[in-house]
Amino acid sequence: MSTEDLLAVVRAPAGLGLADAERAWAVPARDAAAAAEVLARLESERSPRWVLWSAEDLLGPLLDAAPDLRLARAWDLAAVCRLLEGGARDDPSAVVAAAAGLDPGAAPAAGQLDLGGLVEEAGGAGDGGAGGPLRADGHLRADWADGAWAASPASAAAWAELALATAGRQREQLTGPSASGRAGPLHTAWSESAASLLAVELGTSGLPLDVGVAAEVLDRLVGPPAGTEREAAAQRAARDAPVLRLLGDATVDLRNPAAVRAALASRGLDLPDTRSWRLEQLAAAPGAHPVLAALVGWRQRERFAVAHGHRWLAEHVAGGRLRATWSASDGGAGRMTATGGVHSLPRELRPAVRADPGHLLVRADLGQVEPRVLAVVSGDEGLVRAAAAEDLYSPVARRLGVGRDVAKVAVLAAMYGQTSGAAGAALAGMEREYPRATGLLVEAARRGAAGEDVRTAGGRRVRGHRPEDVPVEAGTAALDAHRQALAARGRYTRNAVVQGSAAELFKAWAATVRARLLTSGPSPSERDGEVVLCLHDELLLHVRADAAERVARDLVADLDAAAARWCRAVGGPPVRFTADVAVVEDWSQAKG
DNA sequence: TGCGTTTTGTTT
DNA sequence: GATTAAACAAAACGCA
Repeated sequence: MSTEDLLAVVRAPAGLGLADAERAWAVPARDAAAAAEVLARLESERSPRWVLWSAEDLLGPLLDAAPDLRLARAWDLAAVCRLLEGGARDDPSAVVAAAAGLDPGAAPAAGQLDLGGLVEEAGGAGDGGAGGPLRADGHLRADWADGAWAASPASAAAWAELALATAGRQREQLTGPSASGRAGPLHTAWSESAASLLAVELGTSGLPLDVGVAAEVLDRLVGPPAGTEREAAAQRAARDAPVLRLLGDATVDLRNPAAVRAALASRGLDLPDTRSWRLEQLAAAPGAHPVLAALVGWRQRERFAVAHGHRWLAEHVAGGRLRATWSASDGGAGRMTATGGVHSLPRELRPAVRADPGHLLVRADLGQVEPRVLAVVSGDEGLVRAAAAEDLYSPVARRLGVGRDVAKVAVLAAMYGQTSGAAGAALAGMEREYPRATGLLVEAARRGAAGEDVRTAGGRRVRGHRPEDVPVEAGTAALDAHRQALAARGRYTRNAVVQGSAAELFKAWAATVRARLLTSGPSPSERDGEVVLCLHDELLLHVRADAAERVARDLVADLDAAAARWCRAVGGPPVRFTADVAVVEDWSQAKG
């Protein structure tokens, strides 16, 4: 492993290119173009691993002005803090506290008046205008967290130096005794940081979306766009009319679930709720009231119009790009998430996700990631062998002596904590034939139910929540609720170790793909293409048409490399990972 | 009036 | 009877 050349960078309102700093840089905040120039020069001269307080905060505004800037490698202090702590806070105060082994809860929150720090001022690191960045107790000074570090070039330098020192401390935690000699957590820090860079880039460049195609789809499914509020109301009324006629009551508010439920009840249909699957079930029965089917259809159209209608299109799509805000690691398991409806784009709209002229999309789906990841983290020999097959569920079905469908349900039920129905029966076979895999899941669930933390393969901490004590005199209802809450926490942690580890493998792959694309050319137009969507187990790339076949081949090679590295780093056996890759013009087209 | 909760539905 | 996880997002209701 080569020694890393760490360079820290911050954006200061005044001054740039700190004369006294070899490794700590401040770039001008006002002049984004100049800042991007400095970064691009350092990137090409020294190809450092950039230490950033947060890629989102630093790079987001910078890319708005200089969208072509690409940093190859980073150490994102916020991302690594989330990884190590599993908490929600990742601001500099919390990052510094966690890296120093202090209680992040005691760290000053942004905007908080910090009298204690002002009184007992400390020497600390650096020598900014008003003392160093740290208080005597090791916490970050509140005024520095609020931006006082930007007062002078010297204090900006101290702020960047603190970033370097903090990265060093995080690194020690990642490689320390708790890592037990494994490189997993360090690798995760790198790939999570790369994912942070990617998240900012995805937000800036957006997903190619053909507005004409989208508008056609919307016209067909929900009608033309409404120019005025009156028109919108008229369209709503027109959509409602047939259902209300069948209902025989024009006063029912179809958008109010309680009103719908009451209306159905008065016609002899007493339902616990009005969810679509329930309505569909009833509508399919012989002699069913025709309003049920009508209501289901109405719901689909209404849902589409509200969530992904013309308003959505106008709000989120501009210049042929659907833009969203991306998070590199969200929720307990650390998946990538996006706003703007990007991750729940209805199938009907996928034809609109279309490559620009002269370009193609390359889509790649991981096959059965979660059971394969379970094979790695558990080291279960039987599951590792099953993963050697293109279709993992076939060998599992043979071993359990059941059909493939049942085997699939059993594997998923084990990972998600399902105990009832057909899955419950198949589960016994899983425990018998794959004891290490199920054992790991049961232990994760036990820890969750006991309020203990669990960790993903790459070392992400998933916090348990301490169960609240139930009063001894509590009734059966309260006890039941308590038991249910414990079971839910168990399912949560059981799922998090698999889903979270899968997210890490996915990001390692995405980071590898991104790195290769960056080396394919010196400027965006000369490169093969770029990643435009990450969807849990699917990558979508927008590439030059002449490079598409090569990129598609490379995606598979990158998966092999990333997966082999990841298996080794987390201390698991080598497990086969597969991907379906296809070169397509739009996202709706079939996989390879 | 505003904010938090409930209901619903889409994706993986 | 009972249905497994995670996200984002909108509208309506309920409470203060």
